[in-house]
Amino acid sequence: MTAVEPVATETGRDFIRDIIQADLASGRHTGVVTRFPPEPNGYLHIGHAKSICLNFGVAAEFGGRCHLRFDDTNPVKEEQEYIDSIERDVRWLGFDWGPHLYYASGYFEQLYDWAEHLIHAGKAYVDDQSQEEIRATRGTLTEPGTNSPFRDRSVDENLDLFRRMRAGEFPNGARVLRAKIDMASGNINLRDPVLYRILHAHHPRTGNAWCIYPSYDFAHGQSDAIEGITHSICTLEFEDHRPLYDWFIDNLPVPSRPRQYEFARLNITYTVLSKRVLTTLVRDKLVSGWDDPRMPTIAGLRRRGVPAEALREFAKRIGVAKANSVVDMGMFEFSVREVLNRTAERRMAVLRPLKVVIENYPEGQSEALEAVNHPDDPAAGTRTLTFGREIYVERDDFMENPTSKFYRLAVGREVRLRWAYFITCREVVKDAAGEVVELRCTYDPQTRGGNAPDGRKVKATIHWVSAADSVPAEVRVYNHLFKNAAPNPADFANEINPQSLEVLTGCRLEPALADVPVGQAVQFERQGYFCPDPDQRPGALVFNRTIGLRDTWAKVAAGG
RNA sequence: UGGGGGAUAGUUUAAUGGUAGAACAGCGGACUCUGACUCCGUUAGUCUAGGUUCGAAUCCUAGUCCCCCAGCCA
Repeated sequence: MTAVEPVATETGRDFIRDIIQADLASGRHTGVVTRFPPEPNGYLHIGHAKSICLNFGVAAEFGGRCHLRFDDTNPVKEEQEYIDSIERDVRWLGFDWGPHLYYASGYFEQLYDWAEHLIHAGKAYVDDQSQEEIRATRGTLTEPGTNSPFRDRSVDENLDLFRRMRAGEFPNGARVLRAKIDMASGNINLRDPVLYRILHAHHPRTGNAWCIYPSYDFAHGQSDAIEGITHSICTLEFEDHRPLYDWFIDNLPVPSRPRQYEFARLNITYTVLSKRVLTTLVRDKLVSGWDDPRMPTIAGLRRRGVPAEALREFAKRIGVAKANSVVDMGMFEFSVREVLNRTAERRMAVLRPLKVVIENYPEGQSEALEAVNHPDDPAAGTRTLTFGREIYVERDDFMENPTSKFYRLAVGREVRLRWAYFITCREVVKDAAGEVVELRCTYDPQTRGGNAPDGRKVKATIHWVSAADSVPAEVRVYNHLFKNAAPNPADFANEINPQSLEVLTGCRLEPALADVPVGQAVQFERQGYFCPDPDQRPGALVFNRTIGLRDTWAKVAAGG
């Protein structure tokens, strides 16, 4: 077996990896160089994570490298904040570009020279038409466009005008540089595409050095060629840009011959992955920011408590193909639970407390009990819990008129308190409104630690916290940001799920939970995975629910 | 009515002319100091119609349906 073969079995096979393997086998390439090329005009989201895992993953598997390159050719939309967030997010995802951090803007001088090269070759011209005129003469999907009246200017005149464009002699929109290809092409990208436009704008990297900026098409392939990219992987909508990508490579003295390949972008149910929509959600304050835990952004998912490993796991699971698809949100949730179940320590927390008084437990007494931190990982050790006469249990773990399927607490029923004792509910205390406010129970001292010496069983084990020794907290429970499985991006403001954020106050946590670092995942037993939010302060704990545990009881309960 | 792509269980994918396989979801069961995890079982698929071939998801022909493109965005 060669070094490249075992990889496919480990990460799955897809058409991109097949192509690379074939290119290596045929000798077309001796190594692999890919790149992740974000435009710094927003935060990265889970769709980008798919691309990042593909580009960096493929490079690592085949012993190559992956560049991080900012596609910063449009200064009116780009900001340093986005550059910083993108670097942070890619790194957090677990990838390293080493010294290979690049910017399209770093190639502006070279790209400019190549533009003049095209002019000299009679393959580019300065067009004085307005934006409207250019649009009007481009033709339609079924009709060819018509040539610009400026299409046949002399090389000298084009050169003179283009240099004056660069010198700043003209206002925005006055002229553009266009490639001279074919106004009748069935592929609209080939109808004399714009190469440079005048933009008197401050650029985050180049400042005011330039007032003309290359278009995406004129910058991307050439940047790939400069960096020696072998496989330039992008999404499907760029498929019909490929002939133009190749046209530049064919007509310019570029140092290498990259090729573009396209795969289907990620879509997920109950989610919108459109930078335009995400930007608007943030701008209009429909969410608290780019890192709102309900957002599908890397920053949002991180704050929510989703581990980077789960994102990588998910990317691997969904694969890479050319067919448009929508991945079930459940697939993502499974990946998150899979990682968290393995890595998160267990603790107890009562989200909706119901007081329980153990009538036969001596007043003023308490005792220490030992609880294991992770059932499948003895190395995680144990911790001490304090048990006393008054505790809290979950309201949902008590039912006044229990159904036959319900086997938690009810009057006359015995259950196990996790790591503690068996208790039996004797009596219910209600307030004036008839609401249950307290349970009177008795415990069996023989069952200390959670097992009965006589071998009798209970049907349920429930979680609890000590009334005296627990700490208060706020818990934020998140649900889908959008109420429909396939939200309409055109009307997304009305698609937002009003229950996407549920704030629970007055929750009670076991004391150990006060020391969990922000962002660290922990399982609240029987409920889900949570992590402290950066909003929390000493004495004011705030936890985010990353995701609930799989809940088959909810199905049974719903089904009657 | 132009050009470029794509169709395999409910979903995401594999099979590269030789037994259509997996994961998620679903359903049933076992186990359990988490109604979790784990384990076992199970339902369910090649867009259609022809053709080539001993043999077709795969090759050919003709259709059908879906997606993308008319920014001086990327």
